[in-house]
Amino acid sequence: MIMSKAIIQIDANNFYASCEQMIDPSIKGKGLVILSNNDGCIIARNSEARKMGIPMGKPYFKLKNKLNQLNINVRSSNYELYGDISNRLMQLLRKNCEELEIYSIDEAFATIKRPSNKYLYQWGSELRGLIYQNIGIPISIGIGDTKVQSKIANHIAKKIKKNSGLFDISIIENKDYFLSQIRIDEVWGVGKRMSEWLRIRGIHNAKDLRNMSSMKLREKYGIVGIRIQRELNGEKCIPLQVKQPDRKEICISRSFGYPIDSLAELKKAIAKFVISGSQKLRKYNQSTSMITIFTNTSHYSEGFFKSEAKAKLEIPSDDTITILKPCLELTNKIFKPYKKLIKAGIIMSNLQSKKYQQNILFNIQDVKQEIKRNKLNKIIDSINTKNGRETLNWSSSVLDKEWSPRRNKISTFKTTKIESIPIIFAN
DNA sequence: TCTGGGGTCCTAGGACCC
DNA sequence: TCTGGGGTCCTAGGACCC
Repeated sequence: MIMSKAIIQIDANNFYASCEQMIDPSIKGKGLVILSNNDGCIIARNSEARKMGIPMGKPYFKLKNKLNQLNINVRSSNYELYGDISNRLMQLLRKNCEELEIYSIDEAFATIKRPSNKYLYQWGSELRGLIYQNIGIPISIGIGDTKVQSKIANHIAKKIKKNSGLFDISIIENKDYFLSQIRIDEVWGVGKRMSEWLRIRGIHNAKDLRNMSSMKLREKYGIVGIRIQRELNGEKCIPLQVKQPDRKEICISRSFGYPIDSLAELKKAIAKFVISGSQKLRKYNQSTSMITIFTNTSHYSEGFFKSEAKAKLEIPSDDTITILKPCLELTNKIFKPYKKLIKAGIIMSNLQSKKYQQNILFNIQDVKQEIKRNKLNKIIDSINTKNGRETLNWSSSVLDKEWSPRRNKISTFKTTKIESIPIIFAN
């Protein structure tokens, strides 16, 4: 039976690579890889680089020579650019679907009613054309009765060329052939550990998983496993999240360009994280009452060291200075001399919406100070939004150049910075 | 020299209460 | 000899996602 409402899964192909190629057409058709923060690992590549055998997730320094030999272009990740393109993409999708769930920077789920002949191929190929024409990014579309099915359909859309980036698994009467083509670890929700466990029991592909004993699956993986199995079978268990739920925590962490071993430097880094974390809080209209800060040495060297410390805030806050104070005190706790720290971060949790928050302020002085700081934060945020992050900064957080994360191969911000918009001379 | 960052959900176990 | 039972809340850790 074909359901009248289809679940659609849309994702941008090789999103980061596509964005880079879109703003710099001179690298089109050539191999391209994108590096993680700090130019650490390869986190994205275009199809040309994939065909040349460049793996995902591997450290850059190990592949540098190979990339050079193969003449593959390299870019540091440019999240401002990707975020901006993503916003445009989602806006267009929203206009052309019924309900939309923005699932990640380059993925969305949506629903759409089937036309009377049940076929969504025309709608889908028009949408692909529209996105490419307006944004310059190729997308793939998978269609099914559930989220898990639509992810699988998308996979097939990408895998088989003649599908031209679009596949509807719902209208396939007997899905066995297609499900048996999907490796168990390619099923959405089945990760490394689970696929190992399943393989040992002879479950190798999506079809096997759909057909296996629910009892066994439930025993080991509980409701999580059962949901995946039922969704494979066309039963909706994972609902679309149309309204973006409030965030539950905010985590900001970075690896340093070079190891640090002084308390002063660690404090600067933590301060920087607190500043951007509290800015995020204000953007989402939330406040935090629990802060964790952490740091660690390299996993790859002798004597791995990590430490963390927590503080509760009496009154939930989104104010930079209020949050900064306990964090700087905590930094004394997590710091240990002579340890070469390569990473640090903060986690703000127990987030709550400011809408429902009761302000427990004890005296008129507190109220006055609160109002003052709110005003100050607002001004700083708006200046930084308009003129680029870190136009205005706190002196406690100015990073020494050498250990700021490396981004040596960053593309220019062609869509988000006025000064890097290309100049075109017309005759 | 060199190995990312930011999330969510679920479960088990401990603390605590009556 | 023998040490309740049920509920809730919190936390840590595992697993997964992009």
